[in-house]
Formats: sequence, C-alpha cells, structure tokens
Amino acid sequence: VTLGKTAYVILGMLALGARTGYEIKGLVDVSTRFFWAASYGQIYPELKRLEELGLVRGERDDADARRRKCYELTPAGREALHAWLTSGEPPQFELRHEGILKLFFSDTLDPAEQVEQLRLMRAEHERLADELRRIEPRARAMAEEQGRRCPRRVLELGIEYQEFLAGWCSRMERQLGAAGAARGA
Amino acid sequence: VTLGKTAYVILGMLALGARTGYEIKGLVDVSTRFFWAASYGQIYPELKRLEELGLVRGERDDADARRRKCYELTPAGREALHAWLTSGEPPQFELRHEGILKLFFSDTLDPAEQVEQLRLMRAEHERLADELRRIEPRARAMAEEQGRRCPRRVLELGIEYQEFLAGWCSRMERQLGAAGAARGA
DNA sequence: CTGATCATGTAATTCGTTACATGATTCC
DNA sequence: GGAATCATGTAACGAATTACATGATCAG
Repeated sequence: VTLGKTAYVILGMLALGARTGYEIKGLVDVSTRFFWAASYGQIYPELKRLEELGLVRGERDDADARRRKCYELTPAGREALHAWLTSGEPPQFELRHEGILKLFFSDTLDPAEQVEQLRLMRAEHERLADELRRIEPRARAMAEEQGRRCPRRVLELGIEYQEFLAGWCSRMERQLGAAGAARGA
Repeated sequence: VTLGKTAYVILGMLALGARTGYEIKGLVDVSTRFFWAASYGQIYPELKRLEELGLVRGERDDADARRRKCYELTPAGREALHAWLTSGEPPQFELRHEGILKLFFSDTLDPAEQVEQLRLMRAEHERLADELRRIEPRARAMAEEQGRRCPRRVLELGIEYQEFLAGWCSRMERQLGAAGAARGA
C-alpha cells in the first residue's frame, strides 16, 4: 500500500502537534496550502484510512464537550513520515498556471491587451505575497518558541517565489509598454 | 456552458497551426506542459466536445492514408479563445510541490539529511531547466520565421523559474552546510 | 520485415473540490 | 438569543492520469 502525498501532509501536521481533522485543516490553510492544498473531503477519509493502516491512532473522549476525535501518530506512522522525508525519489512537481498559459497564446493580442493580462497576473502574485507576509509572525513565533525553523524557511521561499513571478510580470510590462510607446510615437 | 482551461489549450494549439489531436499533444509536450499539461485522455474527448459546441470543425479526409481527423477553429472558436485571452478574471494558479512539502516538515531531520533532500530537489529543477533550454531553438525559430514571440518569452520565463528554484536550493544547501560544519567543528 | 512513429480512442482509476448535512459551543 | 466558530462527515462531481486496445505507415 503506497500513500498519496496528501497522507504525508496529515502525518506531518500530526507530528507538528495538530490533533483533530479540523486543526489539521486549519494549519494547512495557513501553511502548506500554497504548495500543497488539502480539503476536508480529503482529510477526514484519509485520517480514517491511516487509522486502519495503523499509522495514526484516534480517540473520541466522552468527557470532551466538543465531540471531536483526537489523533496521534503511532510509531509506525512516525516511521512512515521519516521514511518519506528521507526517501531518494525525485520529488513530484506540478504547476498549473493559467496566466502563463494565456501569455503563451497571446501573440494575437495587441501590446496594450497583453500588458493588461500581465497586470492581472502580477496583481494575483502580489496578493499572494501579501497573504504570506501576514503569516510571518506565526512562523517566527514557531521558530523562536519551539525551535522549528523549517516552516519559516519555507514561508520565506514562498514569499520570494511570489515576488519572483510578480517581478517577471513587472519587467515584461515595462518591456511591452516601451515597445508599444515606440510604435505609437 | 463554461470551458475548462484545458479546452483553451486545445483552441490555442489549433490557432498556432496544430491540426490533429496527435499534433496538439506533441506541441503541448514541448511547450505548455511545464505550466499546463494535457494527456490524450483529455485531448480526444475534449476535441469531440468542442466540435459539438461548434468551436472547432473536424474533418476526416478519405484520401488521407493516415486515418487522421483534421480540426480547425470555427469563427466561434476563435472568438472564445480571444474572449478568454482578454478576460479580466484573476488567472487560476495551482502548485503542488513535494520537495517544498518535505522541507516544511523537515525539522526532525539532521542537517545532512536536509541537505540531501535539497540536492534532490535542486537536481530536479536543474534537469527541468536543461529540458527547457533544449527547446529554445524551436522557440527562436518560431519567433523569427512566424513572428510569434510569446512562446519564446514564456520559455524564457520557464527557464528563469526553474533556475530560481534551483538557486534557492543551492543557497539553502550552503547555509545548512555551513551550520552543520560549525556544529561539527 | 521489423521497430519507431503516427494516429485515435476508451475505460478504469485516482485525486481533489464543492456542496451539503448536522449539530455543539462560545462569545457578545 | 444569535452569530461565529468549532467539529465531523458524506455525496456528487470534475479534472486528469494511466493503461489498454488497435491499427496504419515509414525508415532502415
């Protein structure tokens, strides 16, 4: 039985201290979401499946007013997580970017229209960069209080990544703007 | 009826001169694949659907030794493509990156193991950058012979993109390597 | 004649999102 | 009491990959 990558998101979040499906989803939404998203529709069934596989153990505490089910990693789960973290396979990588796709086919557009699409794409990446920057305090706290540096490192990569794409758009806008102006003059 | 993004890949490739499903797939594999992939399992059914919608017209020529079906854009198809290219919605963007995901959870690994994972991730992005560079002559030819500049622009973005990620890994490897050496000394 | 490439398609499966259903608790 | 949030789950759907099936043509 091979686990999907999303299973490791769950195992990883449990290792970071999340206990319920709800908490996992909450953490994902302020961290891995930007390079690996997950929805309730995946998380709850996958938790059940991981329990059947013996990688997590779930317990419903009757004393708990919220009728939540708290999970924790089993030794086997911890092992599976570590095995994945150190496995030698080239990591899966997949991008779907509608903005770049449009750009690819944009030779029939006039420069002004192309610039407009670039602006739209840049706005989106700037928005994402902002969203990430708003998370920074949380990541900094985690690094300082718990000594967990990786989430912050990855967050910083995320910000640079969004800025890289926004910056490329910006440069391209200037280039096309100059070309358009030259033609117009 | 709203079209999926992959429908626009097909419309766009037909606009660029591809005629059959096979040719579309071939072009996708040396161009958009890196930011929007498509398989036969999508292309052929989608071509049929686009024909029913009147956006493409397909013809099977009996004189053709290969029993292929040649498609072309209808005016409605050209319009749909142009409407999408100029639409004001923020472009869809989705990334699934296992390497970054691993990194996020890597606080339990020792520096040497972390560096090893970074090397793996960097190797992958360097490989992709190379793959893209091998396509460049094709894109340059298209720009010079047909005046289509967008594919080349996008290819250059693709190369810079892969190099950006490889470069980040490289920097991080050095950082962790230095930290590990300091600890070891 | 044989392997590579051209060529079209379908079926099964996997992965993931969205929407829905339900209800408790906490804060104001 | 009412809104926000906590909390768990399922069902329907959609998007995409993979594997399979089939066969023609072309280059050596």
